[in-house]
Amino acid sequence: MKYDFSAVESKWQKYWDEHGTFHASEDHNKKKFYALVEFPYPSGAGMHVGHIKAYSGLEVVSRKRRLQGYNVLFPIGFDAYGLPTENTAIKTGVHPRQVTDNNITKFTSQLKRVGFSFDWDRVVDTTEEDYYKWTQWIFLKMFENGLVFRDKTLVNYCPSCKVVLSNEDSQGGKCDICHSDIVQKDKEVWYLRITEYADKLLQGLDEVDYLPNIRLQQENWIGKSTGAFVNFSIKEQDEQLRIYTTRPDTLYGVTFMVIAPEHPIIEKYRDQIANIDALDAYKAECAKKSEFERTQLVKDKTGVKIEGLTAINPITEKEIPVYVADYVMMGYGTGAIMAVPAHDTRDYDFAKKFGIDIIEVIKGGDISVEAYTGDGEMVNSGVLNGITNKKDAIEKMLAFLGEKGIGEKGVQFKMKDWAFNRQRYWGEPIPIVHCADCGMVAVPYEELPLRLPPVDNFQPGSDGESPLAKIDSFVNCKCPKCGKDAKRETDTMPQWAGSSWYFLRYCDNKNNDCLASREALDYWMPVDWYNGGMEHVTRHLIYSRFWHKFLYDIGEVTTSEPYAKRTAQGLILGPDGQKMSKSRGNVVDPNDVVAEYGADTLRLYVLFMGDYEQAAPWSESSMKGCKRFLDRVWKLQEKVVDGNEYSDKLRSSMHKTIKKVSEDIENLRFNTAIAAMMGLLNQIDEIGSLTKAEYRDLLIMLNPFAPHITEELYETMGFGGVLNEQKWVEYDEALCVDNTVEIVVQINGKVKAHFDAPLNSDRETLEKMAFELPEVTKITDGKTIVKKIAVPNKLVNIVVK
RNA sequence: GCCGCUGUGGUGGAAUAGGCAGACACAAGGGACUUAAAAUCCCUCGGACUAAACAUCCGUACCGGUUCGACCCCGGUCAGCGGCACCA
Repeated sequence: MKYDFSAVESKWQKYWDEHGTFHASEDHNKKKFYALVEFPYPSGAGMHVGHIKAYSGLEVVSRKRRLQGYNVLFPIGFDAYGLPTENTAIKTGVHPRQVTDNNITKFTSQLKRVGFSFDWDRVVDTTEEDYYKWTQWIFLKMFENGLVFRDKTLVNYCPSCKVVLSNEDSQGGKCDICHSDIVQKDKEVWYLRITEYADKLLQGLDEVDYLPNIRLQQENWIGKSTGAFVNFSIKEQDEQLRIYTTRPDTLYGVTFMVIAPEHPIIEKYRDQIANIDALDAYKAECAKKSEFERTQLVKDKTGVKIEGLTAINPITEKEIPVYVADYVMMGYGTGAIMAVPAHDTRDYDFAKKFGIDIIEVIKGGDISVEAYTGDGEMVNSGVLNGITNKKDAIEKMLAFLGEKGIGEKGVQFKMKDWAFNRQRYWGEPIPIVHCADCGMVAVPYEELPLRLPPVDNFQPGSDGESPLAKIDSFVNCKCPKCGKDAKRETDTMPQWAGSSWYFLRYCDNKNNDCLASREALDYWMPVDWYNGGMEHVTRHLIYSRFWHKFLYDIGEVTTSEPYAKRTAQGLILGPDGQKMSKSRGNVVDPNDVVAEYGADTLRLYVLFMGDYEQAAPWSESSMKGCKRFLDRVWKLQEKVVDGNEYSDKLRSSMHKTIKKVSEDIENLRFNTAIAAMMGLLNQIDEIGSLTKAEYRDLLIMLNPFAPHITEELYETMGFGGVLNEQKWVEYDEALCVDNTVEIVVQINGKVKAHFDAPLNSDRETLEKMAFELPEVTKITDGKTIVKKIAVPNKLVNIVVK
């Protein structure tokens, strides 16, 4: 009887659907397990096999946990606001709501065909009113707590998408969505004060279990540095020019200062600056450069000396020039630096170009050739002279600065505030009203959701204005505070908004009174295990931790961190070894695979193809191996003999395999778990038969990977009940070890022979047994034995001369 | 430039408290079954030397070190991938 996978798979998918098999229970007395995967953006292209791999990891863990008796929450939803949908709408004339619904339907059917055990009762869609109502609600809470502000700055603007982008969305000077070049534009935009949480976001990493590289990327993104603020006085002015430095130990080597072109001191002393025209021109020139260009021109430093402002080195009391240069950014530190050309490569390049003095204060390099950034003995440094340790030098200087009252220890973060707006239609409207008298006024909570108005034309305005600005009925309103005529904010929220708290909504997705009930959050949170892509580690993961920490601070949630554990899967590359993409034409559609090989084969293969955390290329022929394996499992039915216990021949292998599979699943080592089951099957085939107990337990351990075929076999074998209601298999540690172990005999470190020895034989016994082997005596005869090493249960190594 | 990860057969990948390198698969070759093909089953499968086997030697990117013993630890080099990037 051949295995008809398509009939079996649809049979069980229907069964699970009808029985609500995978609905998380609201019985809060049971031990819980909350597994979270990143919900997809429902694009028109549908899912590709990369999605399947991303979800299959925790799918296996979830199914195992259910068998282990946990109440499992394994939800799915759709992160549906965003530009691609809106662009499709503009192109086709179909409303984004409709586009979204179509795509969600498509995604849902694809996910169900793979047989994922998601709780389909808890689906969230970020674009639905009863969801984005709470996104707006959280925004207003932030507004209320001073975490929302507006600022007019140069922003990253994509001329093609006609939107303002965050730094995160415009990395490398290219738009994240359409890859056009970003230009700088002066605009008043919304910000969330994420920097206020920088320290908490950093410290919180100590409380959670993230993969080391994930943690590191977050730390780098937050970018904490410790150093000092130092005040430099300006000659003949009552003025302090404040700088930030991580190297206060090099203060004696400061020979000039540099300020950013936008530094306010220029405006303040316009009248005293002789070359103000040149400075204005330089500033204008810098403004024209995109951030990308500005950061690319690393080698050739530009700048202008300020004629009229001279600073004084507070330690040496020497007069030093002040320059304006665009290698200093207004957005980091104080927008001004002390330049130490001898020990900083940028300052060195600048000093060489402008002929400024270079004074060595740390021995060890050759400053006539290049800046020396290493450690060494302090020289030309007054009180620091002779110190050889950087840390000591910094400590001493900080104390010295404190005594003299010219500086103090300080901390800086690279992370910037979050530009929180889009000038587009398909996003959550920002619930703020602009009133001529009252300023920015929050829309009252009871008026939420502030609905996205129906509209026919989604085309953004020509200068980056939102399409909402064209809808008078939306824009014109009354001020909630004073009742006078006012205008609504027309920007919408960025795509990251909806995904910043979706994991909370899953806990209680139908609640109309709050974002989720206290009881549900108490029970389900934190997420026990969150898996997703590496590409979201610096954005989504930071943003959602920020929102969660804010909600914790205002008492809405009960855990300070949302995710107890975070892992990441590797990409599936195309068969050509390239990243899968529509433009390369190497995308594999899971529907095609399911139709031809079955869902179980697909599931098995995406986990078997390699290390789960590493990228691996798609190989159709390799997948056939998985199909072959399942077909052989199917055929085992014919070899089953009666027996409620493991047979002697297989007992130890069964226990070993159960142990291996159980442990490997916990460590995301699905490939070796599957390999172990394949090995077991090979052994069974060699023996020629297996007992009912053996077959039953093999089906149980294979079930999380290949649920359809195993359920079907479980039923046809008449083991009783349905498989997903059984208990996960257990192993006996004592039965995982054999009575005899094979010992390796090495001579001079090279393997020469093997022998079997009783388990835990002592060293002398092993050595004695080794010397009884003819292979050994043959080589050692007539030679001097220099040394004998015996490792119990492993090997004997004989060193001869 | 800085930080991180990776480098193992024809291919995907196994193997780390330092102890038999290549598990499990794929591909390839040979055979069985078949009118034939598919499917299935059996055998071979890192390299050199062999007609073949035994034996021997070489082999985990490259060079060196520690060790009885190194894919694994240490120092250096190269290559690929990812992240950050004039961050003071």
